[in-house]
Amino acid sequence: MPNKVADSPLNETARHILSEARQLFAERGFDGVSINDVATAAGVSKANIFHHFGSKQALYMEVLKLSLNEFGELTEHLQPERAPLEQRLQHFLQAKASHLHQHPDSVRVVLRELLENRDDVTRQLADQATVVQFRRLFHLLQEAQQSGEISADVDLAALAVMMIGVVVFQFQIRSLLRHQPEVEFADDPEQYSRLLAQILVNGISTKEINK
Amino acid sequence: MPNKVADSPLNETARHILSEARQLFAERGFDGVSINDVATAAGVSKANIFHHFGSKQALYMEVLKLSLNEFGELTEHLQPERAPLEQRLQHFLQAKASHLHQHPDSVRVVLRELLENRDDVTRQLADQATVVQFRRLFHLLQEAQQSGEISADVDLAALAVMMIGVVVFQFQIRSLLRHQPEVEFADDPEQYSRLLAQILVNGISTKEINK
DNA sequence: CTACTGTCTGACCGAATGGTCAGTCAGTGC
DNA sequence: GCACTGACTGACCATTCGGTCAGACAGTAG
Repeated sequence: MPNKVADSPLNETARHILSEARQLFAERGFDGVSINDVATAAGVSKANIFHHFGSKQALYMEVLKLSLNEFGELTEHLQPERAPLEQRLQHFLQAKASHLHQHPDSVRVVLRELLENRDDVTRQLADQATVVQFRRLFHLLQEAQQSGEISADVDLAALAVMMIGVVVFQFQIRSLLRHQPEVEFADDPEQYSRLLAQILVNGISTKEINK
Repeated sequence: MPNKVADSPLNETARHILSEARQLFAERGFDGVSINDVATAAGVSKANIFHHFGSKQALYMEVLKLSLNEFGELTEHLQPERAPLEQRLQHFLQAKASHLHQHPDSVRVVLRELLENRDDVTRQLADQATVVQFRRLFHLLQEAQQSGEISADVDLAALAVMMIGVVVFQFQIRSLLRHQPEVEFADDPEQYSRLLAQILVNGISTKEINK
């Protein structure tokens, strides 16, 4: 009896099942996908899925773990050492945005989980991963504020939520934005993050600035 | 045979069913809710739901329409006439945020729909409502830019996505933010929107500003 | 050869699903 | 009185659900 409890390194077949399952769960959510769907997509028998994963819940948990790992993957390399603040922010935003676009299935699984307000384990996992990312950014901003680059009266928590939120939201509605004539950055994370960084650093008002 | 096709004004019982259904769909999504669940919650027989709505899909469509109306409800009263830019932005953000918090079920139904990438009618409805809101804000910002209040080199589409995104995102993760010591605005739309408006208008850098 | 292992399948199970249907009941117009 | 209507229900239907199980098959260790 294989890895129904322990998390031994996954079989090739199991990894294939997991991959197909993630795509389906990302598209339709837990309740929208039946084991039969997964079995058909993966080209294996239904019973084989239970053989490898034990239950639908367990399979979903594996999908969620996989997605969380990918979602939280090192967006670490944030600072090209000593670049100007605007450039560093842009770099962070762009890395974040590109990363989301490169792993859409994982992101959608996590976002779905965040939308539920259950109190169970899966939800807590999703929470935790999000919080870790938030904190990382927060401390980064704290350094910039202490070194005087960011104005002392800026609320860093609001700024952090703003930065992450704006990138995630753009990802969520990207298919919508594609059809908006005003929007030129729908599928261009680089341009989008440049615009954001510019607004964040300089503000939008016409007040004159001593460069 | 009643309103299976036409949308005649809903019966009191039908409205009650609809209300219970919306709550359930908001919590668990379309596939997570059975007609039996709705029937039990509403205290009517399952067959009665089919009598009033024809099918589960049709019931869901009614829920979605209701939610979209509430979601798109006039956040119109945006400008206290001739207030400073920062104050007007804050007013908009706060109205938006409060509105989301006041209709969490509707918002969740719409957000869920936005997460799907189907191509069917329901999705198009959700799209449309979102687009309308986006455009409204966009034109507002355009006026401010033409009148010289907003700097000419600011990309208004990015700014609009930013403003809406940051409010929606904060709503999505509000239960998370509650447990963050750095965050003081988790359930205080007023404070949150004030912080956002401040950042948006003035920027975050320490560059001196001629007031 | 035998014995045992993990992988995999088709047939099957009880429960729940969306949906139907015949029919009860209260009200309304004639 | 009677005919008709819409609201409503319990019993029922076919299908699908998550999950089980006995066994087939390949590999491999003794």
